[in-house]
Amino acid sequence: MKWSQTLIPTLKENPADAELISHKLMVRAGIIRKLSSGIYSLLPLGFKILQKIEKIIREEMEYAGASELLLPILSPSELWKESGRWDVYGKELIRIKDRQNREFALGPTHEEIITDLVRKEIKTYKKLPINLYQIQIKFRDEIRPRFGVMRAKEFMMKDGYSFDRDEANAERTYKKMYDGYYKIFSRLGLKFKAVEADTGAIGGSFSHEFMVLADSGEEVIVSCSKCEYAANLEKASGKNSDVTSKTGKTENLQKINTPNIKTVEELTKFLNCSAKNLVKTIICKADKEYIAALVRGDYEININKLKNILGCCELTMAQAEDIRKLTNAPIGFAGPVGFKNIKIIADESVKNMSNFITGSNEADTHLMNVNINRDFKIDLIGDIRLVKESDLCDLCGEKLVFTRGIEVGHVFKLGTKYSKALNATYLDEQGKDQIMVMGCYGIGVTRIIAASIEQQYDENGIIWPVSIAPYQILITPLNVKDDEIKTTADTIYNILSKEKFDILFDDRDETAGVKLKDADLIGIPLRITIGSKTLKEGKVELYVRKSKEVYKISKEEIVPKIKELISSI
RNA sequence: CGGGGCGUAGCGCAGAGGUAGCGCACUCGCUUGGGGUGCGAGGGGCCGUGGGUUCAAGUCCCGCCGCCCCGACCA
Repeated sequence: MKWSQTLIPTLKENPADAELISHKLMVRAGIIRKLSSGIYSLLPLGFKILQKIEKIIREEMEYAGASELLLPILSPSELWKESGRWDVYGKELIRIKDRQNREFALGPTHEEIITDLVRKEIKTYKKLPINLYQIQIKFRDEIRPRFGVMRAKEFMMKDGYSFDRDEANAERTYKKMYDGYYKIFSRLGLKFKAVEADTGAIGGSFSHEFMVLADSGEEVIVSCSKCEYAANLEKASGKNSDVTSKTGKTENLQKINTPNIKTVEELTKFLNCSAKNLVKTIICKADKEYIAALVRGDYEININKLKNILGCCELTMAQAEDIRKLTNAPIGFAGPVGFKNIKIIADESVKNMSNFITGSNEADTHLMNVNINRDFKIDLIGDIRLVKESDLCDLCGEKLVFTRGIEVGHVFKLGTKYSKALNATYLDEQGKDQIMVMGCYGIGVTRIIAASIEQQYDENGIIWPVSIAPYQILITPLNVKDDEIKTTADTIYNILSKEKFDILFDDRDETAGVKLKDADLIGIPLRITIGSKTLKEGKVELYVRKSKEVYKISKEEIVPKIKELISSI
């Protein structure tokens, strides 16, 4: 492709509305342009990259036994109502009406649609397992789109769905897909980690997220410094490094004055004690019912875990006025003692505490020497806290490490959540109806472009891995008005084209400086620089973007040298 | 949805009641040709939008719209 014939509008200055390095570079390199908040056009360079990523995904999906299809973007509300997600998915679902006033959703994910297809087409165990995927634009009305294509309202996604006879077979499919994902992200040249994750709005029993490791990532990865354990922060659990064990004697309950002291921090300062002596009481609204969640003062509640343990649909922190009504006290003074008709869920960190401090349900006072069972009863104990960096690994007891990542893939064991709701069944050998067991597997294709840049760039621009670079080779004649340079460049372009390399030819009449700056900015892995200096020696330069190595070679040496370099970088 | 910031040429910005500017980009001419060459001449603005104050409004006041950041929330 000749540069002059395509659209690669490079920019000297950073866009004012970009924060993240990948976002800035994608705009500057002419890869994307914004149409509206969270809505982007992929320019030719961006589209080339997308296609390279898709090609790798397709190859590995076929290898893992999945077949590609294409499902509609518009999905009728009836299916979503059947699965129950029309209400549960919430405002993220973009809903529209046609002229008949029928309601549709713009597909944010396709469990309903694929399950509907499969239940209609597959009736027998003989046709199972089946594994289907598509690569398609998805729509999600994100609360706050940000960081360019990293979190957009519209993005390219690969979504796959598997249907098996039973758990054991589904488990095997899950493993196959998990391994396939490993191969995909490795081939994409990414440094990544698979972590255990919460299943969120998709649902199911178990999931892994594939995280690209980057400090700018939105996700927090909790991993063990010694063993294989790794999970995202929402899912992660750990042991307290300093278990508060029961002291022998239980002291008498005592009410103390704590004027205007509402936070744990203020209280520890005021009483000159550790947060580990306090128990925080958080009032939440679980669907329609109010509950109280207890956690040791130095921990935070993990809403996701609490939601899972309660098995409710929606869980939010209670509003100030509701808290006042329920506890007769303003925010900051709630406590479990004297609660009636409110379920109390306690974190494990509270279980063995004694003589601790809580709110008193009365303004400006707290209770000291509170004890479980004597002063209040716990309805449910579980892990409902966010892990801290000082916690220890649940599996091996070693230290946990917190790092950051960008989620680029997510695989779920769905179980029968959708097949049951939509009644996707098959007949087994005995002629008995059985429910299919599902899995689903997503990859954020557009997001991978940004994630790759976050992992590899320098002060001059992007550095693409060969596998996803829009072009493998950039040919840069430094002066197109010089006949010798021009004809040499043309010859080399022809030679390399015959070898089926993917080439961008910078035929623009720009000065050398402009071309070299642009070359670094768009980050093509190999560059052939043709200028009068080296041409005098009968040679051209082969430049490696990543290592900055330069090879002076003759025309004849180009093809073998490029082949050697491409396989090594 | 709450808090904060910003909307002036394609991009990045200045201008704070009295003739709309700068740098880059763009067009033309010359020049230069190994890291954003230099000189000259040009084109391009409903100053986001609607209303108000004023003799006079990018500039002051009010509404709306858009964009960005933080938070709640989420692949």
